[in-house]
Amino acid sequence: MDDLDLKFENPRARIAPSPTGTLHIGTARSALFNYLFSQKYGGKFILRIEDTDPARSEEKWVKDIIDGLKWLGISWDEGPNLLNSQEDIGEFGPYRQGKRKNIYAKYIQKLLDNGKAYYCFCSIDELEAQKQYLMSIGKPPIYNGKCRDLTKAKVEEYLKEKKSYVIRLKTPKEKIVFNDLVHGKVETDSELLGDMVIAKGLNDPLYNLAAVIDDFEMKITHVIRGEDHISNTPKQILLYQALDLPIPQFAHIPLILGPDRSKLSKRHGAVSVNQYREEGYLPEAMINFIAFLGWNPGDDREIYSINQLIKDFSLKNCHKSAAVFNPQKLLWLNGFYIRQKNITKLTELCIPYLIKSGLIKEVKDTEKLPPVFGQEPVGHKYLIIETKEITDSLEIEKMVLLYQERLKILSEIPELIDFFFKKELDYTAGLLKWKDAGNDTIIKALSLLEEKISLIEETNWRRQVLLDLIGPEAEKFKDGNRGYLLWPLRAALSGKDASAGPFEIAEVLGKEKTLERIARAKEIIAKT
RNA sequence: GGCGCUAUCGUCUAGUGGUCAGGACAAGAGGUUUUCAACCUUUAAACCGGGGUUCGAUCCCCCGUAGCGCCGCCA
Repeated sequence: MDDLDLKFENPRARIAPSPTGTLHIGTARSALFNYLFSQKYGGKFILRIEDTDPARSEEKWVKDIIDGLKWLGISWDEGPNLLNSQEDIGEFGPYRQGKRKNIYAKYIQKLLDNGKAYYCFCSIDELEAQKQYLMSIGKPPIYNGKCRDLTKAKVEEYLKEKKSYVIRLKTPKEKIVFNDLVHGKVETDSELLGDMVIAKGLNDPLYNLAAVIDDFEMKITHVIRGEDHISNTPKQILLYQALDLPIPQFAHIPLILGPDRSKLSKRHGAVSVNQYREEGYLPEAMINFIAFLGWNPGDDREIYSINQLIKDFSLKNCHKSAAVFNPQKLLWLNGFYIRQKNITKLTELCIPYLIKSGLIKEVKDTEKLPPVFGQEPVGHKYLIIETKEITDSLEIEKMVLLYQERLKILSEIPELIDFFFKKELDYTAGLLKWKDAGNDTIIKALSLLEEKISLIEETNWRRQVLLDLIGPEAEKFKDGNRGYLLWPLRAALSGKDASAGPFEIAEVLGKEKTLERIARAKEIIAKT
């Protein structure tokens, strides 16, 4: 295991998801590890859609998987919908098993011809009863080999009768050993496997056979996949041997577990990459987080971009034990990456959420924009619904900036900054009260604020000016506690018990609205 | 039930034949602060059990235990 890295020349790794559901976190992690491994050693990463089961496969899941991987920034060198091609996802050719039926027929026939496989005509009921019995007496539920030695004539006869059949592997008795790149030596006794079904028909392979054939045809050198496949590996090795094909290297990476320590699944909540995407997680955070489930560079560093991961990734540092998915850490990581983001980019990312919440609406017809916006609109233009005013994304950028360090996921942005967009804030008098302040104190504070703020020139409307003017007032207003003056200000401007600071909000709001909101606060108090 | 894999703070993990067993998230306390964040300081928190090997085991070996995975004419 020591000289691992030296042997990895031009590896070909792959991910082979079946389009029977949305892109799962676990699949994404497998994809990532295969991607990192192949890119690190100058090899190729291949995406293959494993749709051998047409009953469960759907085109929309193919799209979901592709979209999810692209979003994460995991690109593939070969396979469906190459990133730099315009190829339609419906036409992948050889990278979709469903389109490879004829290729499989050749291999299945070979197995039959050289006596490595045989027809089995046993009924499902018969098999099921047998299985139940064996399980009940504590034996492995393997096939009893009834059809193993059927004469050629008998087989012909059954076939002529159109009796339904499957094809089974004639499993030899032997110890199957393979050297797993993360687990080391793994041994299995083939007797425990039995004569497994490998195909439902002459060109209808089951998963294990299809995977073996495809991996060979695509010249896969390294099979990196979840540990749940570790017990499939001996079966596949048997198939490689029966077909006389070269056996690739295997690496089984630890499973991702839910909080109850069972394999992460829907019942644990969100397992879909695209669901996280919709909730406003950043791909950088997802990648960083997922990479560290079962891998780490061997020291204390834990902020990693995908490119840094390629540099430092090694199968040697992969764990053997499963890891619990910790949503809190993901959330923290996401907040971290949001704070790192360039504000213009962050605003762009937030805008879809603001539109969805109904706070803003894109102005499609730029001709209707008022002259202040000039001929050439700078950035996007948006219509603010509630106040019926038009503004542009630079204005929204200012709002987002105030909340950049408070934001954990993008979908939180509407509820955080909605007060900027509203004509009238909805709150009760109690919100304006700081500690033991009575109504008279609050009114006094608001009046003082009104008076001071009115002195500021529109052209001089900046947070620093406000601070210089009001800061000293707050100091001496009551008991040397700034809250008596500043809390009502902030509450009146935001209508919330938690928000950004009053001066920064006021700056974005502008003088007119700031005074309006203070006046409104006074009315609310007066009504009590 | 059979077979396989695994085992360090609650979680992700580093690490070593002799360490105060380190970091991060979460939690607690404090600071900063009008609030909430962010930020800073700080506290608590772990080597599954039993046998060996050894002067000495968290680390190496064996056994046990527990957890998980797989046992399909699904993938």
